[in-house]
Formats: sequence, C-alpha cells, structure tokens
Amino acid sequence: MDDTGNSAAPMGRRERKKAATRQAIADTALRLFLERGYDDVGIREIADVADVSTTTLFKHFPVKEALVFDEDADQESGLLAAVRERPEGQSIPAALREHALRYRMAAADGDARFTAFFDLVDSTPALRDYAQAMWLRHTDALAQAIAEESGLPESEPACTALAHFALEAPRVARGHDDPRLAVARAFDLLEIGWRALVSRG
Amino acid sequence: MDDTGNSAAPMGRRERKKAATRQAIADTALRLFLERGYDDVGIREIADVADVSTTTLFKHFPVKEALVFDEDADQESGLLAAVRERPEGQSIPAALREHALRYRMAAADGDARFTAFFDLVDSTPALRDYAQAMWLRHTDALAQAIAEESGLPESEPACTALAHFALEAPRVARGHDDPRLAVARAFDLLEIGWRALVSRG
DNA sequence: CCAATTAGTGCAACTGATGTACTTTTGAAG
DNA sequence: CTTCAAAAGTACATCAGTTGCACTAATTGG
Repeated sequence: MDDTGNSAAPMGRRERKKAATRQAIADTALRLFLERGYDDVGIREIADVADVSTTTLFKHFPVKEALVFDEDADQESGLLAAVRERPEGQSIPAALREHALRYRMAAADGDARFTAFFDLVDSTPALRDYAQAMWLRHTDALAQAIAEESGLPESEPACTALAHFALEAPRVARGHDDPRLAVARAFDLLEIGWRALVSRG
Repeated sequence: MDDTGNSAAPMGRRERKKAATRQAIADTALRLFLERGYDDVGIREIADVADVSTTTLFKHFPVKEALVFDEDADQESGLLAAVRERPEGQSIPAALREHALRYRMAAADGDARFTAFFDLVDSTPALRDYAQAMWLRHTDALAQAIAEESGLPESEPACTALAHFALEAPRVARGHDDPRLAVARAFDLLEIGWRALVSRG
C-alpha cells in the first residue's frame, strides 16, 4: 500500500524532513519508554521532548502503541516466503514452525538493545496485545499462500484455520517454562492434522 | 474467589442494595447501548441516567466494556463440563466442537433480545476484543481438564495448545460466508492432530 | 452504643485522542 | 521569480475513559 522508506527513492526535502520528524519522535519515545516504562511516559511528554506538538505526533502515529513498532518492516513477506520457498518435502506447518522458532522466539541471543526492546513489549500488556493484533492482520495473506501452495481452493476454511492457528501459536508458549518446546508442540498438533486433511482432499 | 450472586446465600440489606445498584447500572447501560450504539453513549451519561456518580459506576465495573458482560455467569463450567461429561467414545476436540457450535454460534435462533445483544457485541470492535480476552482466560482451566481427561501430564504443552486453539476457533469463522462450516473445519484440524498425538503418547 | 467497614458522593485531575482554525514551509506551475 | 495550493506543523480547546482524594452516610459486628 504505502512504499515509504525505500532508500532508493529520491525524496525531496519535504519528505526527508517528514521522515526525520517521524524518526525523532519514535526515537524519543522508545528511549523514554526503555528508561521509565511504557505506562509511565505520557504522550505530552514525548511530544515535548521531541519538540513537536501532540497534534503532530498523532499525525505520524495513530495511537500510542504505534510509537514502539515504527520499524515494522515487512514481516509479512518473510512469513509468506517461509511458506512458498520451503525446502522440498517439508510440510507447510513445519515451515511455519521453523519460521516461528527462528523469527519470533529469538529474543534471548541478540544484543542488549533487542533484548530490552522485547522485554518492554513483553512486559506491557497494551503492547503485547497491539503486537498480536498486528500479527494477526496477516491471516488472510497467509491463508491465501497456504491455499496456493497446497492446491486447495482459496475459499477452503481449513486454510484460514491453519493460518490463524499458526499465527496464534507463539501466544500458546506464554507462561510455559520452555516456550520453544510449547511452540513446537502446538505446531505438531497442526502438522499432523494438516497432513491428514490434505491427503484426504 | 468471590461468591457473589449465589441466590441461596442470605445476604444482608447492604449486599442486596449493592447488587441492586450494580444491576441498575448494567441495565441502564445495556438499554442505552442497544438504543444508540456502544460508542455513542458515554460513561457520564450512563451514570447520570442510572442516578449514580461515575466514581460509583467504576467501583462496580472496572472498565466500560464490563458493563455489557454483567451476566457472564459461568461459561467456564459449561466449557469444562463439555469436556468431562462428553459421550463415550467422543474425542475431546469433538466435544469442544459440539460445544462451540451449540453455544457460541447459536445467535440467530434465540429471541430478539439475544439477537440484538449479539449484534451489538459483534459490531463493536472494543466489545469483541474484550469478549475474546475474557474467553481466553479459561485457557488454563481448560488445559488442565484436557490433561486430566486424556491422561497426559498436566505440564504437557500440547494440552495448552489444544485449549488455546479451541478457544480461538470461533474467531477463525469471522469473515467466512459459512461460519459454522469454518468452525467445524478448524476443529477437524485439531481433532485429527490430537488423535495422532495422543495415540503416540 | 461504639467503632470499624464500606457503599457511595462530588470534584478535580490525568491521559489518550480528536477537531478546528491558523501559520509556515515547500514544490511546482506559470 | 512569483504565485498558489498542498502539506506539515502549531496552538488551543475539548472529549472520553479513568483515577485519586477527601468526605458522608449507612451498616454491621462486638
């Protein structure tokens, strides 16, 4: 839909300044959030420190939560690629499991800033919910990719079901002592069911 | 935790009045919501019409959404009963499917007030989300019941996975032309996977 | 009857978010 | 270069949900 952020695009002074303002706001917000916690930093303060008005802030970010997820990038393309470009013989749920384990559960081993970021999101209900809601917006696209790859009709509800469950899987892990195992088990359930369902037509 | 609402409990004048106030607030709110829509009725107005202060209102209901779900009753016991008292030979996912189809997708055929209520919830994002969040709070209890019934260790992540997915299933239906079919398919996926998973130990 | 709770009140304030009207900047057309 | 309209930003007021505080009044248990 919107192709902002393409580094190759020669944008004029105007768009550059706009992007700079946006970045300044997001950076300020994230810094303050990491310092003092999401709930203890108000919109007015962020705008103040970033030296813009609250009106301007909300012109760049629709809601407070969005300040944290500025660099969404395209998670969706990665997700779809995981399905479409999976190794020969690997089932779709298996590919999604790999992707989930690699991409969503990789918090621990990155550098400190990433860890802090994940901690922030993880420990703030509002941010967790927002992130999950964003994640679920890919359901339809994923369902369509699954339908194409599996040869099932696009309208087949099982495709939507698999897509939805796969996207919910990381959430199942919450509260388990071994999150990776929990996610793996959730995908086991889906994989076995999916195999049988596909082979029967 | 709290055992309010037990009709057999002889509560004193105080608790009776409290319950009456609560009921009056909830009734007023629901009436206004049905008349004019959830988003077009403010907290202050509800309190005003119910003749209480907003402070009092919030002492009975933690957030605006809660005004609509006053009569939660115990969905949880029904859910657990569906699993524990299922017919001989019926799998756990099958029992959950029956329960989902009967209890969650039954909006259309009740009397008009129920229909209107479901429409209200269904057409208001804030209420949908709140309802789903409430629904998911039963995950742990359901997972435990599943573990007991299936003989798997309580810590087995697959139990949590099945519980979570089963509770999410109704959401898969959203946006499909035939919601009941979509839900059924979602449970098919779970049932087949579950059978295999249990039989392997 | 006294003392401790506790429902309820009134009011002010805070926080996220929106609407309106006004100024500046900028890109581009003439 | 001038002019003009769109875009970006600002100031200010306001709304809605929610909370804190100080206080009253009813109730209940000892």
